Amino acid sequence: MAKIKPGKNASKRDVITKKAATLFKNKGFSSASMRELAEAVGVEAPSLYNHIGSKSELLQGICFKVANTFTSYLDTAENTPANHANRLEQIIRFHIRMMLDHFDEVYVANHEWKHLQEPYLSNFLIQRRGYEKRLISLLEHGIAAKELKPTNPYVAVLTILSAVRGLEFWQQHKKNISSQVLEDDMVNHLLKGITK
Amino acid sequence: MAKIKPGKNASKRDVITKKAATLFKNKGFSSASMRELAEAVGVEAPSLYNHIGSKSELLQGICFKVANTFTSYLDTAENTPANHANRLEQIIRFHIRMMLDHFDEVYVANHEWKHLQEPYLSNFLIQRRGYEKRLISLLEHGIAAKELKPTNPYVAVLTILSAVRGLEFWQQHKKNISSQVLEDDMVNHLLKGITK
DNA sequence: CACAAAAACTAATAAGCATTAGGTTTGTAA
DNA sequence: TTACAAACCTAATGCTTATTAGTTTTTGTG
Repeated sequence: MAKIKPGKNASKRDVITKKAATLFKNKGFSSASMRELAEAVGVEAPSLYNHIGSKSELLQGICFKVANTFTSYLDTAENTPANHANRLEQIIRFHIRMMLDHFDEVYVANHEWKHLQEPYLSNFLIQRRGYEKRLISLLEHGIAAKELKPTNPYVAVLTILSAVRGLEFWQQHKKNISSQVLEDDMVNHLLKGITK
Repeated sequence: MAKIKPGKNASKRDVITKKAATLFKNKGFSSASMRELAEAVGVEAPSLYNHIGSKSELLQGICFKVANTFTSYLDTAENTPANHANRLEQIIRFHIRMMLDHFDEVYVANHEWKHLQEPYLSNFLIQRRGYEKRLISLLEHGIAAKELKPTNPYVAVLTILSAVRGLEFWQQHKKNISSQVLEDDMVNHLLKGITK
């Protein structure tokens, strides 16, 4: 009784991780208890340990899966035949879609990485910093090629990444705006501004 | 021995609240313990309760002080003689300076409000929602007056507020960019875009 | 149908938490 | 110098936590 039911392609571990992402997003990693997670999964808390190693391990799994997904996309985008501005636009659109399609996991990676233990914490920060540097480099090339206005590329990357991250607030108002309008308006805003 | 030393104009309660903001920012509200806070203040944990009511009360104080500061500025900005686009720019600049000058408190209000207890949680969210609506209204007027491009005002407000919030990541790189360049570049980006 | 492995359960452990109780020191002002 | 209040301390309370140990149930397979 009270069995964990894995989907066709999802191991029980994956089911637990997904529920954990939702729980960590809603209550924060520290406030979320293994008892609550177990209840969401439909099992007693100690049973979880047949499938996972620890609470920390769950957070690690979520954070690095997200980080690796972004890094992988950047790998391919960098080898795409397009000018720098177009590549940047594609990357922004990828970020937006990740926020919309994998909200819980991305939210956790954005907000709860702080609770990673060493050496995962350091690795995560190094990976994120590397990602930012590659984006900054892309902007620098775009500016040098006169595709983009001369601006501080660090500030621009910060502005773009932060704006996209803010889609977490959009989740509540989904119904009023189609995600296509949202994506297009935000990309336009970040690339072309809003003043006439 | 081990006395809390209030500054000239800061009550002991204020000193504790300031240290709490820093601690809550660094570790998160739930992970931060009263023992740690006491150590930061230079006192044993139970002694804190001579000056404050509870851990929750500290969070409430921080969150609502920040919220009220933003609301107050918006009150005055709305009565300023300027066109809508200029008012918007002033508000963005105020947000940026708040992030830079009162980082810990603003960070906590942005990230840890989730741990407010009722009815504070609801009040906080209502106040924030009201603030957003007033900003959206400002954008709508700017668009109607043809000062701003026709765009979804909700998306634009979301983009702006989120971008500014992202200055939390800038704190680590202060040294490389002057805060004036940062403010100007970000305002330009958000108003005029970066593509040529 | 039986046997083995996987996965569930209950009970227990040990640590950490915010907060309270009660007693002691300290600073101030008569 | 005495008295009082403010602010400190130590010790204790009661609750919650992640995790482990040990046992029983369920599941899949020959």
